[in-house]
Amino acid sequence: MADFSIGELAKRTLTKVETIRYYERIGLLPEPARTEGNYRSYDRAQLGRLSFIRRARDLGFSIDQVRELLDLADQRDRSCEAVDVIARQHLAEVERKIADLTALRVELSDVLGGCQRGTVADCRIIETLAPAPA
Amino acid sequence: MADFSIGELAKRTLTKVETIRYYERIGLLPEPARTEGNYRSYDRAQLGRLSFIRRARDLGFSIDQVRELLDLADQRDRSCEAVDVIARQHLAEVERKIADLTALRVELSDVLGGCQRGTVADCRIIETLAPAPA
DNA sequence: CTTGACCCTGTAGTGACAACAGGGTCCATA
DNA sequence: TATGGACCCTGTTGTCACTACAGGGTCAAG
Repeated sequence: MADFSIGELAKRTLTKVETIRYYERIGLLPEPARTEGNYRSYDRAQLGRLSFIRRARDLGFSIDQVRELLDLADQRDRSCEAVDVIARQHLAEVERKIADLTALRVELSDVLGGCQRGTVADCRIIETLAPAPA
Repeated sequence: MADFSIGELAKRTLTKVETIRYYERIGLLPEPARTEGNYRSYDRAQLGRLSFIRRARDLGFSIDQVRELLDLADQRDRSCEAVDVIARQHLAEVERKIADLTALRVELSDVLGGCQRGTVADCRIIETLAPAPA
């Protein structure tokens, strides 16, 4: 049912082949099936899992955080309180990041607007994310 | 005018002292003034700059991307086209990240909702970010 | 049956910090 | 005034998350 090689998987997820093997070594991806010639063989599930990992990493989550998020999906047999605590923490972080990115988007739009009008926009990019959360 | 030490700056930006010195070494932060005893002395501008750097890093931007964003704020004398191209690219990336995080937020909310009702939610966390952008 | 693209298992190098080591500064208190 | 603890200085080394070889095996095409 449409299995594919590590190179194929790498291409589809915009990931380096070495990175996929690295994720396998640290246990983030399960050991895949092997072909007769000892080549790794992946399926759709692995593709989904790796896509998720890569995009979560791109969003600034650490490997350990990605592991937790994957566990939320994998181990649904865990205690409800544990799931709740972890999901709640990640939700708070996600919402904070959305807020920061939204502010940054406004500033980038302003820069573009100023540029299109041929004027020098009063650039407040730094101020956007500047005030320390403390 | 309320200058402060590296330790103070570290506390206010939730950054390690060593990280601040590292940013100075690679030219992301300008060399600060020094006190009589050769201690680094920072002001509000540096505080803002460092806060921006830390939060941009947390949002998954690389050091080089942060450098570009800072340049958008610093070098407003650059050509309009260059600014436009760079700002446009970052805007696209920011919007993509917001979309991903928004999808993730929905899934985390669902996990919490299911948990509160004491049932096991049909967890689609992975599927949320799964389909390869290809 | 060879050649080039791909795969394998190592090990070593890089980017972005984090953690010492060995020493100097500062200042509140004895 | 001196001394102890908190903080600072400049190195150098360690860690995390990849990334890039090195040296060799697999495989479909010609």
